[in-house]
Amino acid sequence: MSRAKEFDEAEVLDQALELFRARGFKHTSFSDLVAELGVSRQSLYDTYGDKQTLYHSALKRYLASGLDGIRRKLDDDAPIRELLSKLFEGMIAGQCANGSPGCLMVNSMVELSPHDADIRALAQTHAREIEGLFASRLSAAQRHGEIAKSKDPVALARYFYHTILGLAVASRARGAKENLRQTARLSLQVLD
Amino acid sequence: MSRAKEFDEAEVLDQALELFRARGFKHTSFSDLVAELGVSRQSLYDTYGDKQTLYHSALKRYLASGLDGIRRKLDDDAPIRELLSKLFEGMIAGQCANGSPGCLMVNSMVELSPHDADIRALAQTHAREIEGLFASRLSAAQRHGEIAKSKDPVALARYFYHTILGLAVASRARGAKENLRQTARLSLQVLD
DNA sequence: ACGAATCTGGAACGCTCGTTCTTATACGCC
DNA sequence: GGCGTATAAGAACGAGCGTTCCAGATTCGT
Repeated sequence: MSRAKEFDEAEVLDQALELFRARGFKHTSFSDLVAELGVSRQSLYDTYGDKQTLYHSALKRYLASGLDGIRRKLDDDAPIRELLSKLFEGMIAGQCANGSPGCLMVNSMVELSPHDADIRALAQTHAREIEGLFASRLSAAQRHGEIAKSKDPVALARYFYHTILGLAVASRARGAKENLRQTARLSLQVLD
Repeated sequence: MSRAKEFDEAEVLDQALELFRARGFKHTSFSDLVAELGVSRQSLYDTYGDKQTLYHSALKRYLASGLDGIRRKLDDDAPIRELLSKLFEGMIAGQCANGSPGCLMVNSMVELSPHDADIRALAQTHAREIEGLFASRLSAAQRHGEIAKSKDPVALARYFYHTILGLAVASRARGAKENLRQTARLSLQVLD
């Protein structure tokens, strides 16, 4: 063996993630990372590879933890409206916490998906996963009679995913929490 | 006087706009503009100023024409659901036309609003204008009995604006028109 | 104690960028 | 004809970027 790392790999990755989320890929220089993460240039390269690889790692981590959060929140027998309401509320509260950096996946879709096939693929997969979680939970709610049989759970799932995208953009550039909450509340009317 | 310009200022501005829309500000270099607009470096600087000014001009032009389009489409006595449905349909068809570059305002909000106060201001203003158009048309529809009196036209207007943001992001990174149409249809249920 | 792996800090490289400058040519009005 | 403004093509500049390399110090396991 040898000398141990003096920083927590995951923790520093999270800090990098926050920088990327707030400023974007192109607007975050490697020197910014070095200056603000408190880790030397060389150590960053040794640990995470180049800037693009670091970004991808951060994004994957972000997606995995976000998806886990959604899965956990949907894994509950409470009424579907209440569940989704809480989910949106949590997202709005969380995204607006640090000056509204928005969602890293949404930011990536807008800034990078035309130039980066990997990110396009991640976006596709992530969208399908979220829609899948929503769809199966919605169709369970449908079986329990909470939603009319005439509704299409897959379409509803996609609709909610699109709603989340809109809220993410609005929170980044505007950030009036109360308005976002109002929109989230209105969006739940598609279940009626 | 002197020699006349050999290119149409507005036309070239529109071409620059499309490049910015497709690739973003940072990912579109001045050399790209020179190469693809068919106008020399010097003429671009003489006519539009520096890159940032050019971008702002393009964005303002985009916003003005977009707002005009919305105003024209809302200025119609047809039922509100039909109007909005056509509006969404037009947006989806238009945005997905050229390989889904999305909406320049949305792209700007995500890429630039944290770094550029002018763009933040444009985004705020534009959002208020669109919401204003929606709100007044919705409240007219409410007076005509098309919408229940219990609804809040301002909240509905904001909701539709947020919906548009979501569709713009989705069209940029995914671009499945049919899914977007389905979501647009569902979003109209808030009026019921 | 040795070697392997890590740390820090900074210099260096090669590239691209936005912008300005240069040179030379084409057009329109007085 | 000449002045003013447009054109084209490209050189030049200064800055910032991502990345690599280097030198020296530190910490660990054997």
